[in-house]
Amino acid sequence: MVTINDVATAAGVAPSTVSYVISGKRSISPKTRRLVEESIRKLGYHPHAGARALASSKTNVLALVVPLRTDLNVAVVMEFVASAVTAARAHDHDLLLLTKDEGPAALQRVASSAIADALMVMDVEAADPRVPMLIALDLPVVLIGVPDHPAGLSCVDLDFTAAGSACVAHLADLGHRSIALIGPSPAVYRRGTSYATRFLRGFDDAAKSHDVRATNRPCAHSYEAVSACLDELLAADPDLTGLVVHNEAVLPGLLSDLRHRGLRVPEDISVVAVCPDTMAEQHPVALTTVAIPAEEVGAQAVEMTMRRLAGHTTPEVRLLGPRLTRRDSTAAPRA
Amino acid sequence: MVTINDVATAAGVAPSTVSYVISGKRSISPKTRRLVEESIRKLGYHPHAGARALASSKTNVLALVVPLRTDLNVAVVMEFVASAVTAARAHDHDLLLLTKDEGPAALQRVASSAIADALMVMDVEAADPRVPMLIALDLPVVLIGVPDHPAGLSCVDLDFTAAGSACVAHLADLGHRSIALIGPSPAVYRRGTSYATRFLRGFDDAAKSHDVRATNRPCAHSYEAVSACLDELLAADPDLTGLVVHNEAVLPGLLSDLRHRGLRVPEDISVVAVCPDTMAEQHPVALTTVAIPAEEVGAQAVEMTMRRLAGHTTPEVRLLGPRLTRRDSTAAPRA
DNA sequence: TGCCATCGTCGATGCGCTTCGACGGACTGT
DNA sequence: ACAGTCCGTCGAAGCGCATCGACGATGGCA
Repeated sequence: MVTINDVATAAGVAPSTVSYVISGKRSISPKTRRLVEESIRKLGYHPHAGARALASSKTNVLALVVPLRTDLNVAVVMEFVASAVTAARAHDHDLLLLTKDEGPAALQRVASSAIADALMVMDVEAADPRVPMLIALDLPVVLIGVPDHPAGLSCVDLDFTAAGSACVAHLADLGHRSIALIGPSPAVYRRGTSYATRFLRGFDDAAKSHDVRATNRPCAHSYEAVSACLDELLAADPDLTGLVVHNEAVLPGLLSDLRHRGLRVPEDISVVAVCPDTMAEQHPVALTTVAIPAEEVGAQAVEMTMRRLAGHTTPEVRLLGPRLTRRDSTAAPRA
Repeated sequence: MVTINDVATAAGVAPSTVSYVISGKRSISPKTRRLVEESIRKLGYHPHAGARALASSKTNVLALVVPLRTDLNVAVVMEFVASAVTAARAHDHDLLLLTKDEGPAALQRVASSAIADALMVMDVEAADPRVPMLIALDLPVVLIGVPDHPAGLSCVDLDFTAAGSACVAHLADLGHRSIALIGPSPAVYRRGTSYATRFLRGFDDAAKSHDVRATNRPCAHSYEAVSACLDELLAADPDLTGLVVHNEAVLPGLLSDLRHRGLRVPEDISVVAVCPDTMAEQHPVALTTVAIPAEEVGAQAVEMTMRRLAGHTTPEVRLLGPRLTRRDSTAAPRA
């Protein structure tokens, strides 16, 4: 292993000088800098992470807690993770992956063994048991999602309320008078994941203000569940002309089932989906969507984390405005 | 921060004794052990990861390199990652996430700054530029996938050759005489990802030995590409009755397109898919599949890594036997 | 010319832990 | 009763780095 001493010897300077060249915390003469940098390169020197962490109390590691349920929004989670790693690396940090399954204890562990400098937590529930612990932790924490009482924690998320409204507004503007929301699986509501509730609120509010008949129904992602869901919705209101789908997993089944019923999209029924943009084009009919900006949320989360690490102590809540992209799955209802 | 000294003081012993209680590397009297463990619990002590790494040259961190292309097998990657984190935690290790994008240099960095104790690398290509570097690294390395020259590296993967054969054998046994393989997108072949080639070899060999007419065609995952692909295959052989799909992303589009053409599954055409089992039931017709055992591969990869860390130095190549599950998408062709 | 400030560099110290050698006491066999 | 063992514990050293105070050299100004 090559240490800072080796570099110092090779460059003919003191180890501390090498350290200062690397950190830039004191001024260094151009000549010395050149000498040191050359030795570093020649020897392939990389500071020992543990030693650095011990001496400086900084690990240059961000911990990310992800849900690893595979039932749902896998693509979204993956996209988020990808963007977070990339953003973290751009700030010279690495990403440590934790799972929600380990619960609050894992957070405690990471914090008190100084494994990471900050925590990012996905899939936050309304009354998440991890929140009180996170608040007590005195590490920078950024939540993806907004709990009921974020008290001093930073949060970032899509503005799901606005997203719900945007979907309704789009359909209403096209002239639809009766629409339905196909929501996440009942399990999501049961867990109290806040985005589901927030989306629903936006949906309901907008339906009211646009004077549109609206119902909603959670839906599991099996083909049978989708089919049953459609049965119910169509039975309840045969004049239904618009569907808002806040559950990317059911999309393939839903579209295929609609066609099976002889309902054409968008001629007979319009569909607005809430899903990552990349998913919009993978269907026979390109879907009008409100994008889930996983990538941007990931980047923002890292950016907020870095701000905290840089000393910006005031927590912030950032809600990203929804972006609706019109494609081929929505049209005016037939008269 | 609570240190080992605090614990030692609280328990009335020397710090080294506390260390030995924790590591179990020397025998400790029951009384002392009880005393120390109580103090640890009471104080909520967790060893400082950096200090530990510095002193022991072990980080208890495994680095995992994932591809973050979102175009493809996202679910598989995610499932793998999930299983790897879980397995790693079960061995008291954490998981650090790296991306393939960072290239070989990142591996070098991780190794020489002692950030992790071992490397697991996904999405290995036949002539992967990272392989020579990994060999030189003298860290334990486990590859997911098998390159042309693994020379001393451990590998684990599904036996794709056998998987290709299994698909053909299943269709041949049902009586199909003309089948086609819809493969991964051309980009995958271009990259030289070895599983694609291996699957194809198994497919071809089995077709020959079962005396079945067989063609194959890579296919991008857009709906248009799928449609064009089917056009070609059906034009080339109108008697085609069996499809092997080694590209989970095209499944929704493919099934929907088949129905659109009036081809019923399995009455008119049988479909065998290579994909995670969880995906098999999400379609209108439950799919006969050869499972991609991402979860098991993840667990095995971690297990192999731990063996290496425990001193087992001989590299091994583990190819997991394919498991074909018959569901509703395959049947005998009509006479 | 002499004094003080500034710049660039150095040496020493300590971060929290693991590990090695040492040491006292209890026990064994004779 | 004594040497030889083994067990349980301790103290010290050192892992590789960041950081602080100190110090010589240089340059500006009076």
